[in-house]
Amino acid sequence: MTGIRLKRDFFIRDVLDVAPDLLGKTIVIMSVDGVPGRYRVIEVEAYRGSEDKACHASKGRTARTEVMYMEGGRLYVYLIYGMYWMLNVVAGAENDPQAVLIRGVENLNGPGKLTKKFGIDRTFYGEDLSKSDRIWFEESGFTPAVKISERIGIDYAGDYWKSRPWRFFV
DNA sequence: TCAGTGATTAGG
DNA sequence: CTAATCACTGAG
Repeated sequence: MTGIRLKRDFFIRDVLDVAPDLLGKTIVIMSVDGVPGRYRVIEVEAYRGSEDKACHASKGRTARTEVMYMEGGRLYVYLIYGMYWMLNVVAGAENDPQAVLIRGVENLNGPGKLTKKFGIDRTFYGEDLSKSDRIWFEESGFTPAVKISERIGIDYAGDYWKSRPWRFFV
């Protein structure tokens, strides 16, 4: 079941709109032998701008966060704990650093586990989702009920930012 | 509860 | 250059 690729405009909106809208969408990833894998997104988190203490861009513009300052529709990929690649989608307008962390897809929960399964690594940093031939998102025709909670794993960000209801899941 | 593992960042 | 930190995971 294939769908229409999400266009750049989908991602050039506030991350608090993009993140929940990604739930139920299909992520398509090419394997090394050219066979596309298709997975339904079921869990995401929003990281919103330089004021958000949990957002990597809160410490300012660095080499790592550079892609978040670009127009929405690209991937922000980074390594955490020396072992796990995190897959994020840049959202929002240029110079407004926002991103959506993909935390889970159907039958595969955990942001580190899905990137291992997908083969995501540093070479995906900055990948353009509107043009890439190895990863993109598609419409699915499925609109799930959205559940909401606080974000996970950001104790360092302080009570206010830790308590923002910016985790969205099915 | 806690160690693994290495890129990234701030600071000297 | 050093040292601290980390949007996680799996073992015990």
